Amino acid sequence: MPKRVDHAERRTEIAEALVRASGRLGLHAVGMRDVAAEAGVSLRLVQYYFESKEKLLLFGLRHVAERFGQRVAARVRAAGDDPGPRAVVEALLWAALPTDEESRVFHHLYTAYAVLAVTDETLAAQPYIKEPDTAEATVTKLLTRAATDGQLRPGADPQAEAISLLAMSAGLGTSVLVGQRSAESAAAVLSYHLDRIFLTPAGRARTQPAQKP
Amino acid sequence: MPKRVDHAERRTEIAEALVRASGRLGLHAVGMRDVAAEAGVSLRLVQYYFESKEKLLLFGLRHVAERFGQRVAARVRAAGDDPGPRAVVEALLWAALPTDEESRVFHHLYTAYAVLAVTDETLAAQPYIKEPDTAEATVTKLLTRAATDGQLRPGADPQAEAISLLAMSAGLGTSVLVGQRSAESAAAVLSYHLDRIFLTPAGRARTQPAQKP
DNA sequence: TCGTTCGTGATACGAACGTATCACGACTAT
DNA sequence: ATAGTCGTGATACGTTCGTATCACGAACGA
Repeated sequence: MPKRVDHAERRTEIAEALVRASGRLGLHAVGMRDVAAEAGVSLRLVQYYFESKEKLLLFGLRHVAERFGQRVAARVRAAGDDPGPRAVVEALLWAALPTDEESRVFHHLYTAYAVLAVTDETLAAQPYIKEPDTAEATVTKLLTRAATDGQLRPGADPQAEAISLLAMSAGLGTSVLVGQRSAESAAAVLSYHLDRIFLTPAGRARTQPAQKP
Repeated sequence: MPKRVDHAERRTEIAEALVRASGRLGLHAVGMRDVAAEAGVSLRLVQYYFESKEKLLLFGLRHVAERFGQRVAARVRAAGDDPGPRAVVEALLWAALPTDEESRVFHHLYTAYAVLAVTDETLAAQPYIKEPDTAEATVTKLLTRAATDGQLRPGADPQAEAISLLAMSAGLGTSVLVGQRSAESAAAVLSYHLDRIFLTPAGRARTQPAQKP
């Protein structure tokens, strides 16, 4: 049973080529040949490692979601050893905003996938569309901890605030993506809101002061 | 110069066929032939009234945006003769949520257009992508009025709150669209937030009581 | 060593798409 | 009345897409 190349690695390389090509052309316009050219391989190879385009897209979605999860986790870790809940939430929300090329592409592809999922039940059945649920649980837990520590404004509902923050982040991210708003102003809006939720405005590490949107 | 049919009306009919077909198949999958079949006309007719597919899409985007603006305005008017700012804001946000088929299709198409606009500069140049600016100005004005009337919580920034509410509405709308959240829970989150902004929780007309998300 | 399977390239195929062409009936202006 | 243009249908064209086919070198197990 000869096996000369690492399939998983090849698939990852091709999936990243898909991500790059999609970021450039748009997911709707990217074809198997574009992916092959971007990856520097032949069309046949893309077919070989992914039997159909649909499977390539599915794998690509999973890959993007995974990479983004790692990105957010890394940013949260970089926030410090044991930062306050606010710093963690802030790091999480900041990482999700389309500030650089990587997060821009992520937002772009994720939104494109979401649009496809509305009419494609195979995509809608993928668990990665529901990944926001994970983020929601994480933020809810952080806010709950902050509440028991007395760092939240009285009357604030951790779960409702978590949902609100993430929905805001998604909405702001889209508006940044289409060039309607700058990433800085989006961050300022989020900062404003965190100030309204947390009692302790301190705790943000290496963050430019909030400016008016 | 014989002129037998109303061009504008025909174009509108075809554009609405585009909207219906796109809502069913997804904007990425709809073709000229689908639009023609949906409108009950021949392919040639679609070509005749819109020289190219791109122009059809552009017109369709404008049409959708216009129809949605009318919808929101109608809902706001239906809120009463002179309701408080909160009732108007609430009517506006409620109308924007994908609660029924019409608003679902609107959200779907608008998001699809936004995704296309990321890579298509012709679409990005369309002013309808920036229509949220109009909504932002409207809500900001309403909140400013509420603030001067003493109906806002102290320290609330009308513009920041307006941006937040609309971003939340967009983000929640997307999650409702992909089936991650129910429209009712999205509305509950918005209600929660309005309660945190306004001092007077009254003023909502014909609204089911807010329930936990 | 030798046969089998893996990895890869070149190329072909059928479908669908957007667009273009041709023809013809209908209606209005003169 | 008649000429010219508008509205409409049928059909064809060229491209591009995803997928399939065929062939061949290379590497491992026996």
